[in-house]
Amino acid sequence: MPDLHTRTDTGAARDEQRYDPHRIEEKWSARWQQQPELFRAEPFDSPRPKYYVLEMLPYPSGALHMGHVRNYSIGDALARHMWMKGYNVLHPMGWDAFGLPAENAAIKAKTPPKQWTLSNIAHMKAQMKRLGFAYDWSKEVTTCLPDYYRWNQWFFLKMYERGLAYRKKSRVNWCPECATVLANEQVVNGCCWRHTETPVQQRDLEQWFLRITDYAQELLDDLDRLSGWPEKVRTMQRNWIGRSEGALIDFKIDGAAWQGSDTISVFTTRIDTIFGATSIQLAPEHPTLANLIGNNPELHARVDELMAEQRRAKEAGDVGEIEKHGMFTGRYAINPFNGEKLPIWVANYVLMDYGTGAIMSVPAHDERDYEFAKKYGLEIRIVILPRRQGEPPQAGEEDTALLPYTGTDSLLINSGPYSELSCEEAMKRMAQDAERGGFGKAAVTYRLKDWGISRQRYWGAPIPMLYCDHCGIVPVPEKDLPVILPENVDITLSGGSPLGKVKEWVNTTCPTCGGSARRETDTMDTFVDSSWYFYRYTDPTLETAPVAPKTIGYWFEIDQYIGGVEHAILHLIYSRFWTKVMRDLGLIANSEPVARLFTQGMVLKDGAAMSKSRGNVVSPDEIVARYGADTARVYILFAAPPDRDLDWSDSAIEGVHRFLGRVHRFIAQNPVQRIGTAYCVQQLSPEARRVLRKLHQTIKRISDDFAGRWHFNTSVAALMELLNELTAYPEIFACASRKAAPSALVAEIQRTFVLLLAPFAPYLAHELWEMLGETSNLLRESWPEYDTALAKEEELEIVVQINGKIRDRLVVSAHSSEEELRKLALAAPKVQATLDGRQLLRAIVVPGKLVNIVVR
RNA sequence: GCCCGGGUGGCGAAACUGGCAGACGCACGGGACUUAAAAUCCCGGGCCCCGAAAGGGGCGUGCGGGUUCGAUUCCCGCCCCGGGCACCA
Repeated sequence: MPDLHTRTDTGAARDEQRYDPHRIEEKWSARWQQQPELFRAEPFDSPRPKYYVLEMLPYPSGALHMGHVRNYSIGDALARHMWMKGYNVLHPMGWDAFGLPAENAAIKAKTPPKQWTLSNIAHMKAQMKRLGFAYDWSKEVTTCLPDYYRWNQWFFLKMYERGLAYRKKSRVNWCPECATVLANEQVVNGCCWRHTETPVQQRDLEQWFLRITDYAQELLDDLDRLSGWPEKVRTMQRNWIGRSEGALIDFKIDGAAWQGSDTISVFTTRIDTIFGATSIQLAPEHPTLANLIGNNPELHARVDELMAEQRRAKEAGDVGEIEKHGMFTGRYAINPFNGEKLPIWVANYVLMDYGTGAIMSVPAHDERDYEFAKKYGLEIRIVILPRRQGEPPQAGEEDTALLPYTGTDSLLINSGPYSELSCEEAMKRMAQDAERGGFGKAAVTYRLKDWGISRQRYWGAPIPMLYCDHCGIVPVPEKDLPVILPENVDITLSGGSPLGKVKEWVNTTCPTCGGSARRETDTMDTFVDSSWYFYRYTDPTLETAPVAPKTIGYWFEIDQYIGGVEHAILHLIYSRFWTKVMRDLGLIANSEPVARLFTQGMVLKDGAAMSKSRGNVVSPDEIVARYGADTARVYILFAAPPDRDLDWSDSAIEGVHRFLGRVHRFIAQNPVQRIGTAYCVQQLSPEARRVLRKLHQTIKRISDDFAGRWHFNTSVAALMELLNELTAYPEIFACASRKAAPSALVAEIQRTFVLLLAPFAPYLAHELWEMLGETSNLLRESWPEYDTALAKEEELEIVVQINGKIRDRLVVSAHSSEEELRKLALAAPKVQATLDGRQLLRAIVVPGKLVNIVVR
């Protein structure tokens, strides 16, 4: 039984070795606050190669959630790793601080949006610091401050000058809950993206638009070059841009006797089927309709009905499902290819906002037209020879069971001079002939629409435009920027733009004529803010321009961007557009903002996204309070590969905490100072060699994870395995009996372990680094290199199979030749027993793995 | 309907180019230390069958086929879950 004295000693030693994350993390957190330069990027003349790693900036909604923690833990691990790899790393953070959520929350909390937002930022910034993310806070960007949004306004003026920003009356998506307009991108299944239960309505308003469609083709083409982007995201953007090739064809209206257009232009991707057109279908909103039906109240009422059906479907989000209805207008149009008179109809399945809002209806060769023609008894005329898959076209009795036949792998019939041409050939010739004849041409349309950026809301960047009674629309002169968003504004939801009520702000003088003018009272969509913030990070306080050319030229493109896949379309396509505009303004040289994109999986709770309304939000604060930041960070990386969705459960977090505790103890109980004497690998004991081998294998695994798939869950697992191996040989590391290995080896192992741990658990790594007697900045230490020779196993266990079934295992030298392995395997007693009386066909040897003996 | 992911023990997952399925961890069971507990450490483990045990046999990566000496991995056909697009002419 130990005496009291001894027991006290042991207890004290144990206390010292106990892992106390709060003491460690507070200590290092305080140091990092005092030395912010530790995480600061060096200027563009740094001798180190640059690396720009960026995580998507958050909304300052109030507090961080686990999705943020995941995003930033991935980015921070990478940033720290790249620092250690010798790069000059830019790793900034900022705040997407304008926007509806902030404003709505401010209304509820009865605090001005600015105050509410800034206090949220302060809180979330403190959370980030507590979590130990290595951000260069000297680069911080806050989009709701005039220093930043003045450049939004500046960009807007430049775009206006170039005709890229324009104003037009348009039917817009209106969310009654937000009391504002939504971009097409913000409408999800016919509902507001923020109020997923609230159907979006349609209204006509004067809006500002950015001409993103001017860049549609380039946005599409450049996707092919973004090889560092997930294919999924590129496909989503391709679909969103929605390019389709076809032709525009003008149909003359028979007996048109009114002013203006006497033709109906249709867009088709199947001009080769035009001899099969048996009607023209117009969208209920088509502008020519008024002329066609005159003032016949009955027809007007019917059109209104069709329009209403379509709108209701749009609002309900099931545009694809509504029953097709239509109405004959009583008028006809002339098919320019054969002079035939086609009845003009109105149909609820034709959309005004795609193509020209009019189609030629070819029932035999289009699903929708077929359905419609069947319903209304319109003629169905076959002009493409229907064929079954894999069979040649059968001329003669056309098989109507194959209708509608929409394939393009056949021949034309009943098509005048084009009969017997292939579809492909016919499309080419017909488009040419249409152009020659002056009634059409080949054309391309896009699904992508211009970007409506006007918002009837308060908390956003004011659009820098004026309305003068005398001069009309007048841009605010550049020297008058920024147009400051006034404070103390009533932002209740009583409709219209809140800024319109601030008379002293709205009323101003016209810079052109000096007369009275009114300011634009709409503000910009917040996606404008996030479309270029990553450029501003490089020089956030610059007062003379949005960006500094040299600095931008050095840092761009962004080497690695990390964020949620939910931004695959909106944010990332706007950012790409903005980049191209900035390039055309001569501000930057790059055409794309992001070289490599990583889309992390979502953090779910019970299979659903975490959200305040669901009440299933897990706060990182509780985890940090209980286990410390390192545990929280390592756990979220360990729980699943970063690209996969993660259903949050903290059941396994104890294990990670235990692991960090064991790491702490492993070093704390016997930190070995680095000393001069080297060791000779050949003279090491087999145990010591084994430990060294595992060390090098671990370096390789973790380095490979960083260079490849970022499966940091396996990196953490590798560290756990290494620790298990190290603690399996206490005689190597114990103070008293360290004859099993030289101190230099122990010192090397301990240091390397800390370096490998540093990207994942920075607090603990720094503490242990200091404990090892090191005073250098851990982040500037070199990432460990592995030695292939040292990592190689000396002995291997190989499997002996008979007909693919495992029958034995052999431990052999790693240098064994194929022939040796074959002999050893055949000689194994178990193999001999099984082989008895059977015919040996062959033996397949896979060096280092197995021998498979094939018998009959 | 079309286009992407994914489906492996009680759970999170691993196996990266066809070669020992289940590394690592959680939870669980047993043990050590302790007056006791906590903490810590050690051992066990896919499922089923035979056996007191040592050991042995069979089945197993959503389902059904195929290729191969050998398939979680490749091919064909399905099922289920998640995401994106969808009268786009």
